[in-house]
Amino acid sequence: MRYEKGHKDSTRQRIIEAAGQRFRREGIEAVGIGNLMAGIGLTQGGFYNHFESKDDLVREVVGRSLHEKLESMRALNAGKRHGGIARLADWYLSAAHRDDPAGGCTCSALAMEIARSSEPTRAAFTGELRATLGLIGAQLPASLKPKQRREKAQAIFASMVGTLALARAVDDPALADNLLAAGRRAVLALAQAA
Amino acid sequence: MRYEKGHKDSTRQRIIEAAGQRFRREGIEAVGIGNLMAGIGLTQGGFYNHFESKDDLVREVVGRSLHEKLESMRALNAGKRHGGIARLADWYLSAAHRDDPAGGCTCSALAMEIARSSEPTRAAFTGELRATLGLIGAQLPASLKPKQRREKAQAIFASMVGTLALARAVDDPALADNLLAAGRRAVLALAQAA
DNA sequence: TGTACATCAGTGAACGCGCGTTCACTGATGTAC
DNA sequence: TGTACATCAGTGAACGCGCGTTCACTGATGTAC
Repeated sequence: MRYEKGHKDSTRQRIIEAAGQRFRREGIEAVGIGNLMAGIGLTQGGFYNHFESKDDLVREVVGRSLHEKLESMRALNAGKRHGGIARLADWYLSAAHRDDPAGGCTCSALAMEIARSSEPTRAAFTGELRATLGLIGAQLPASLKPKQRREKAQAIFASMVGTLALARAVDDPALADNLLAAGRRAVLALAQAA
Repeated sequence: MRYEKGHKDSTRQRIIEAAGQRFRREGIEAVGIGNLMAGIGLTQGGFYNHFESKDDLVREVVGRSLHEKLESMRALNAGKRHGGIARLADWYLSAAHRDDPAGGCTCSALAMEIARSSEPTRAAFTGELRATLGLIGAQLPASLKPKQRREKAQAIFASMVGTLALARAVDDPALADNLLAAGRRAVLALAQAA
């Protein structure tokens, strides 16, 4: 072979990784295939050796990137017995996360664009969202009934996503900081409420 | 004059109204000038009699549409003395609102795209967001200190925006319904929490 | 009153450009005989 | 061992298309003299 073993697979990973970052920073529509490929030192024609279409890439990126974020969240609380929700909120609603959409959660950068995407993309999103809600629910008090747990997890994640979206859209840094602080407190209040 | 008085102004309004609906339904990037103008029976060249650029239109649409939604929210609670937050949450987090982005709140459809927009657009967004937060705060118990009121209003609106974004992105209607219900309860919990 | 001109919302062709996708080709390597 | 062929990741030109924007033009009306 012209290329070492695993070369094609690693190129595919590079495309997915670069696409994830650029989609989150610039929006899915704003990133073209030629430009994306050029960004990792390849030409546009080669793209179709790896993906059937741009839509195929989007589906893959949405699923993969959300899954990776899920693993980050799991790692954040690994081995810890208490304060899982606070740790998640502090990380998700940090100024660092707000200021780095490219390296952040795909949900808070692209949920509204995903809502307008193809069915397979929305299905991938839904699967990873369910897993994320499960992980958040697992950090809630064991005394809660499963249904309460699910409902709280949904409210907590929605609150974090909405807070980050508003904090990024606003052009006043002080207001953006306030939104993040209010969001962190709201998440704790939701976790503790009856 | 070839056209009756106020004709140009009404054309401008028609462009803004059509653009608002289509931006919310399809995304800002996905709507082209030629296509937008054709949709209201005009040709693309005429667009520049009304706006300097697409960016100029976007700024205008963001400011105007958010302001109109603010007036709707005000009307919803006009003359009512109690239950303002519940009324807002029931309206904002309804299945009808989820299923009609075109006729709904620009914030829940476009906040993530606005975060990537030009400074004037983000400034228009910020101004109307502040007004919306003020209106929500005014529905909270009079016993709260202004700072608490602001913080609660921020948490409540962020929660509603995030909930609607997730409910729209998800491809499972049952999960989408659950998200809305969880969001409504979360908003009430946030309004009542210490 | 009649004629010449100014106004201006809207038209439609054209500009350069980037889009997603296709496809014949390249060229280094591995395999068959 | 030497030669012919198959493999295949990546190249780069080309496809039709829609984008945002510009601009000379249209034509119905109002105004000036």
